[in-house]
Formats: sequence, structure tokens, C-alpha cells
Amino acid sequence: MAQAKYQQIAERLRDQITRGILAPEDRLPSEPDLVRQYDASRNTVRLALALLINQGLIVTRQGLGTYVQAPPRPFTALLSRVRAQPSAHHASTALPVIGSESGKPETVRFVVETMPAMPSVAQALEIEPGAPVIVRRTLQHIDGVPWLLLNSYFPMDIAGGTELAHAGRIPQGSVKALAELGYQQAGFVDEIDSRMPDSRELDFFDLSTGVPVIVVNRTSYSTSRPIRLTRYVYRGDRVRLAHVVGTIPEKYRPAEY
Amino acid sequence: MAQAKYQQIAERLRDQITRGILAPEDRLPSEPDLVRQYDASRNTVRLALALLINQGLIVTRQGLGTYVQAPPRPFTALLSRVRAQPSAHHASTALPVIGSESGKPETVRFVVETMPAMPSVAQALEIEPGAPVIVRRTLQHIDGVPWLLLNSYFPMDIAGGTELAHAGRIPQGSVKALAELGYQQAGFVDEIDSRMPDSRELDFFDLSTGVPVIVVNRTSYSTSRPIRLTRYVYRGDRVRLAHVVGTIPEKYRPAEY
DNA sequence: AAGTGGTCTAGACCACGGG
DNA sequence: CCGTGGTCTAGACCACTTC
Repeated sequence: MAQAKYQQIAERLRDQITRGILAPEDRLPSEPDLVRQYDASRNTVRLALALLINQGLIVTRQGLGTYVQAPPRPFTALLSRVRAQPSAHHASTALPVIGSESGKPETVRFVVETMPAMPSVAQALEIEPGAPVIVRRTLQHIDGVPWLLLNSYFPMDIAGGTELAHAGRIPQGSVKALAELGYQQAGFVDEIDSRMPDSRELDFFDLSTGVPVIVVNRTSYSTSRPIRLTRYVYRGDRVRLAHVVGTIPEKYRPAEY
Repeated sequence: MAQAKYQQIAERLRDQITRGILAPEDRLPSEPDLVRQYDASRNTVRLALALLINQGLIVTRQGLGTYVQAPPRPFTALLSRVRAQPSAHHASTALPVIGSESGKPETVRFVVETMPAMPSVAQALEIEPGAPVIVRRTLQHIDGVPWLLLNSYFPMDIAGGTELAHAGRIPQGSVKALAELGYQQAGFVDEIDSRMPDSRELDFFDLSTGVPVIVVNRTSYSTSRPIRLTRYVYRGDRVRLAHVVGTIPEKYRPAEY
């Protein structure tokens, strides 16, 4: 046998999906049907389905059936827009959403707390691991869909005792607040990763298996030191990052540019 | 029962990994051991392990055992470096690699062909789906590790019959080649997605389940029209994208900036 | 040869969603 | 109620790695 039976079944089903024989939203044959169709045990059929689930091609709904996943990507977060004058770079709390069809992000939860720095946070902020940092956490929905988990980390010696450590919302934005504290932002580095969600992210985004998350780690610097780390976590199935450099023809620009 | 048994087993094992009781590279108990330890059937144990595999936490090696996955991320691709003068933007065939430890990318395969445009390509280039486009395909390794799948698509009316359609390597780069054809690049848009790999990508990168890919779609424009679509596909477990804006302190800059 | 994970079977009961 | 997917069991044989 060249290939395992469950892989053959998965391949046949995958073919039917990519060829359009099974269209998005269509129901696959039930598991007992597939057992008869491919002369396999139910466990083998489920192994085949698990492969397709992990590729994000299908989803199962208990009591209903198994369905071809329609890939929806309505939200685009604007990583950065670069034109001749770099002073125009935004640096808001969350990356702006572009595209006309989606609604505005709404914050469904917001907390400020002090906690010991995780290793990755400590490394970015150049402090000792476990040293206290101020964390501002935001959960955001768009049109009722959870789309963004946002954590901002500030070194204790910069933000301790300031409005960053206590205030709920900061109207003028934390970049301005940092500038008023004497830490003008001179630049930032974005590091973009993709990985599978942890249990917290799985829970908040209500993700099915086979959906990764996109993580943007934005480290902001004054002229001499790191002053902030902002970590954006997006669901990979609904969010795409955009990044515009130079001049592009007018008609290709999303409305909000 | 509040939670399925296989989920409880997975949770216990996940705890041991995150707490460091099971360190990276450590071997987990064998499946028969776990069967005894948790009083479950082997299939249930394997369901638990499948969860952790899909989160990228462990890997199995037939005949050897199951091991805690060490997360290696040695390669960083530079998406864009933005300073005061935006003319300094690179626009090479592949995004440059930064960081001193990794070797140089080597092209292991390179082909040029003409084929009908897939819908996503047609949309980006503003041509009819199925219309012919010229595709330049590159596979790249770093230190023997496959890291990049790169496809560049050119509209037929621009690149047809030119060196872009025939030549092997283009020494001066395709951006310059396009400029010599009268299509000076005025700007580009990057759209960054994350998803699970398809079978081609799985095969080239030799990925285990639970590892997503990062896709960068870079559409380049002249002053009036799209002139190129370049699609970069990176493995999510070894590659991170970087993006630098403004001025950051010298010591934080990777060597190649 | 022995131990590991990979594949497969046959059957059971449960939980959910809809008529 | 019935059909759907979700969970679980017990046992079998195969393929790979090491000794």
C-alpha cells in the first residue's frame, strides 16, 4: 500500500473541494456514509476528516454534519503606511482597520495591571526577567466577532505611578502619554510571527483547529532605549495585515488611507 | 464528566511542558506507558497527543518516541526598512535575511513558465482570470533548511517576449528589468496572511502538522497600474518577518540594516 | 528481538440539533 | 425520535529504530 487509507480518503475529499464539486458551505457525506463509501472503519474516516480539519478546509458541527469551510477574510489591519514624510506614521493603540465593509472595532474588555515580565517581554524591554512591568490588556470585537488580543507592556521605571499605570482609557493615546513623560518615540520594530493558538487564544477567538494566529510584536524606542512593547494577536482566518510603501494608484487604495 | 478524558490528558501533559517539568527535546512517556498512567485506551492517549501535535508542542518520531518540540526561529526576513528617505526601500527578488547567525539563502530550484492566472493572481494584476501570465518560481534553502517558496507573476503584455519570460537569472533584478521596459515601480502593497500549508508546501518544507505558513503577497505598481505580484511563502516555525520604521538605537539594529 | 509510533478494525455509548 | 458528530474501548498488525 503506497499510502495509508485515511490519507487516500482525505485526498479524494480534498480533490472534490478544490475542484469545486464540494463547494463552500456544502455538507460532506455523513461519517457512516463515508464508512460505506470507502469501506473503512469509522475511526479511519475520522482520521481522514481530522487531516482536512487541521488544514482548515472543513469544520464539523455536532448534531448537524461536516461542512466545507468558506474562507472569509473581511478584516485588514494596516501595519504601516509609508509615504515621503515618515512623520505621518500612525502609532495608535491598535492597528487601524481598513476596508469599507467592516464595522468599527469595539473594546469588550480593558484591564491595567502590574506583573512580572515574561522572558520575551523582558528581552524586548531590556529588563530583568521577572522584573515588574505595567500591562494594559485589551480585547476587541468587530461586528461582534472577536478579532484582536492586545497587550501593551511598559517598563516600571517609565510608567510606574503615571496615568499609564492607573487610568482606564487614555484619550490622547499612550504614545503621546509617553512623550509627555519625556520618552518621545523615535522608531519601532515590528516582528511578525505565525503559530498555533494557545488555549487562551483558542477560547477568546472561538477558533476551530486548523486556524493559526498572527502575532505582531511592536517594540517602540526612544532615541536611547525601548519604551514599550505592544503585542497584537490576530486570528489567522479573518485577519490580514497590510503594509503600503511608496505611491500606488488612487483606485487601489482602501478608503481610509 | 466536565471534560473529555483525552483533553484532560492533554492538559496534564501541556502543564508539564509549560512548567518545564518536560523540557524541550525531552522524551514523553511511551504510549503504552501513558495508557497505564492515565488508565485509558491507546486511541484516547493518541487523541490527547494529537492535540499537542496540532499546537506545535510535541513531535513524534516513529520507532523512537514522542518529544517536546524546541521552538527554533533563527531566520528573520526583512519586510521593509523605512527611514527618512523612502527611496532607500529595497525591492529585491526575495526579502533579505537579517541576523548574523544564519547562512545565506541558496536557490535550489528556479523555473520560468507561462500559465493561466489563478483568480487571486488575476485580481491583483487586474487581468481576466485564466489570462496567461509569466511566472518565475524559486525554491530557497538556508543552511540546508527549506525556508522560502517564491512565485513572481508578471502580466503577459508587459513581460511577454522579454528577458523576464525567458532568461534564467536576471542579474540586475526584476525591478530594474521592469523599469527598463518602461514600468518604473512607484510603490507596493504587502498583504500578509497566515494559514495552514497545502500539500505542496507541506512537502517542500517537510512540516509536521501544527505548523502554519506565512504568506506575503507583494503587489507592485507603476504610477498607473499593477506590474508585478510576488508571493512569498515562509514556514511559520522558522521564519519571522521584521519591519522597521523610524530611527531605533544603534545597538538594537541587526547587522545588515 | 524488543520497543516505539502508525494504521486499522468493530463495536459501544453519549451529546447535540432538528423534526 | 432519529441522525449527526464526539468520545472511548480492546485488540490487531505493520513500519521504523536500536540493540
